[in-house]
Amino acid sequence: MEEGNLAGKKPVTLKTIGEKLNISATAVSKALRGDRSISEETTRKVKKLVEELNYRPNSIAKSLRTNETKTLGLVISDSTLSLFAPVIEGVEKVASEKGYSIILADAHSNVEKEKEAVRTLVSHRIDGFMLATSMLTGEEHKSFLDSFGIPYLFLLRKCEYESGNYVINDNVYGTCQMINHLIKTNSKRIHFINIAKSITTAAERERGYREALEANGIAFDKSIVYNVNPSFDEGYHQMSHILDAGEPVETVFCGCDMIAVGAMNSIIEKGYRIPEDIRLASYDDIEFAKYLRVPLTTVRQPKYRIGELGAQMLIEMITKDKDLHIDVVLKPELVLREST
Amino acid sequence: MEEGNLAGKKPVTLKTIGEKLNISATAVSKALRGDRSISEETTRKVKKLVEELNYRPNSIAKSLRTNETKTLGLVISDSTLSLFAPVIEGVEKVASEKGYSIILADAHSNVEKEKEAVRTLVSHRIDGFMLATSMLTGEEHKSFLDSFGIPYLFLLRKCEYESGNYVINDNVYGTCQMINHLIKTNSKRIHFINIAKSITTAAERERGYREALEANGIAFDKSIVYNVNPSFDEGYHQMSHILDAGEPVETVFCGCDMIAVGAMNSIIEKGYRIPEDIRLASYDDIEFAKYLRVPLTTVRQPKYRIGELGAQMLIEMITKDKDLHIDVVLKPELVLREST
DNA sequence: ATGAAAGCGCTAACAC
DNA sequence: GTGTTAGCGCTTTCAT
Repeated sequence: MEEGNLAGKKPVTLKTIGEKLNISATAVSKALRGDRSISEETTRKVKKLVEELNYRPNSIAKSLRTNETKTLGLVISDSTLSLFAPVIEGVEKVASEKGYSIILADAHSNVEKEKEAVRTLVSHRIDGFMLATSMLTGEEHKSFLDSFGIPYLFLLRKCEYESGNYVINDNVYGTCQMINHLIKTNSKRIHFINIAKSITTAAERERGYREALEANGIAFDKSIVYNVNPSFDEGYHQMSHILDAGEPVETVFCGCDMIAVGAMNSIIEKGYRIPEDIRLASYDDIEFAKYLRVPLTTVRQPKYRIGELGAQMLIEMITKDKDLHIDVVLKPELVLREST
Repeated sequence: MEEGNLAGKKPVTLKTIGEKLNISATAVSKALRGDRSISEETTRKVKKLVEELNYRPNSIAKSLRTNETKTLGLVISDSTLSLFAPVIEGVEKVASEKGYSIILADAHSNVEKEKEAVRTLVSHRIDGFMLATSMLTGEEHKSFLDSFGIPYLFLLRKCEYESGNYVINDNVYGTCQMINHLIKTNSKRIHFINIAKSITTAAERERGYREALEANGIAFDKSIVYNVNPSFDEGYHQMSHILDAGEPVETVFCGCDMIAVGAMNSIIEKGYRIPEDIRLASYDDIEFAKYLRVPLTTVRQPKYRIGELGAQMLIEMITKDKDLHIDVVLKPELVLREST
């Protein structure tokens, strides 16, 4: 038996240890936590027995007593796990370093399921939670989220009210930089297949797009801006519609990489070359953007960093100041590849 | 206030509810769990108040009492999240349907960290756990894993001892099918860039490779079989070495998609065409295999299904029979794309 | 049909 | 230095 309590045997508790040593469970508890009021002698004996019996503290009991579980909830929306994966890694890294575990819940891109996910997390008495690309960013959900009296923050997507906490990248800046770059490199007319308007990010990216056009004296043309769900299929179909309409297409900027992958396939299928005939760029820089048929020019969201900072800020809120206002906006970076 | 206990206010418990209704906490508890010994009248009143006060049961307290937490541990190895993502989704789906939550732990591709991850999960008193592409598949770790007296199983990767539980795909069959297909379509000499030997999967895939060669009367040539870590970089470098050596390369089969992506880039960089000059195939079918520079022919592991079945089997072990022996081997499927 | 009491394993407050 | 008591919120007996 290497460690732990063997199946079937009754678990080792503080009391078990105390009985064997003829001291109280309290003393054992104190000894284990290094309380100086316990003699060195006793502490030594306790630690030895703990080792021998492979005692593992019952964190459930501890949590009930101390009212903290050392767990963080992470709600994700399943649409694009390729976007979440690095965020999860970043969260997990910081959390585990600070002694927290992650309980994962999937919202399945559905408001009701997301609320249910939060309720489930709360019933597990997580110390705080994070919402990645949440659908609950609107003011109307604020009271729901606040009602639990637990710190929380948004990752990747901003909430719509002033007082909310979030860790995001600067979508206006990133888009503006990219559009600016495209214009400087000879794109005059840029089709924009943006993500759906229901997502707060969409408005920010549109703003960046408009600002860049304006700065370069190009008129905004509503008729070449589209909004679709962030999926391969919708990107593919929207691009096909545009191409089928027969109007000249010079440059396409997509609101996220998954849309761009769909658009890319449509463009290639119809016999156009990228970037010779049509230049293509987008946003996110998911892992495989560089491995696509044509490596994709895109704006890199610091996903891993967002995860790290999110966990760090949340733990800050939990341990230091519940009312901390988190408003972290990271600068994204242009990644120029062959698609432009 | 929409629901939950407001920040600052003291939490609503069974006792709170009981006091308002002038009944005992016990009665409230029973009413909530639909115990027939409580009158309809009372049950109705309890439910109404629960709604009003937004009572949420404290699952920590419940767990302490009942000795079950309704949580499942999932240990992943961070090497290729693109491989895990669908597995996690499958696990989460089944788990949440059955009322379980997932605690995630990352082993960071490191044996000691993986053991530490398991210990952390156990200290949270998870009801069972899963190890995805674990490094603890060897006999020497069995007693460690068994010592906690908690059901567990392996996902994606098999343990090396008879009595262990796992949900995997048939690597011998999958590889054999693919190699067989390649041979039938005119490949006679197939370079094999397999994953590292330390991974149990490697041996299975090599066996499939050898069986297919043998069945087709082709001699096994040790000199064109390589073992590298499953990463882009190692695939890229191994392929470059082979190409630089100047020997003729006709067909390359990689032990996993990430290696193939690296190999693909090397092949293209050196000016060869896929599949005209070199045919390329591999194993896994990660999400972006179909979006690569050259869409990849590969063996599809049923990743989502493995997650679903894993969670289902584990819950079975937890609720029905601790000693259930799980030995699920799913048949993979060939996916033929442009790289061959 | 309802309640009182005990206890899950732990920690905190306060004795001695 | 160490022990006693109490209680976190819940469920489970066993009375009534």
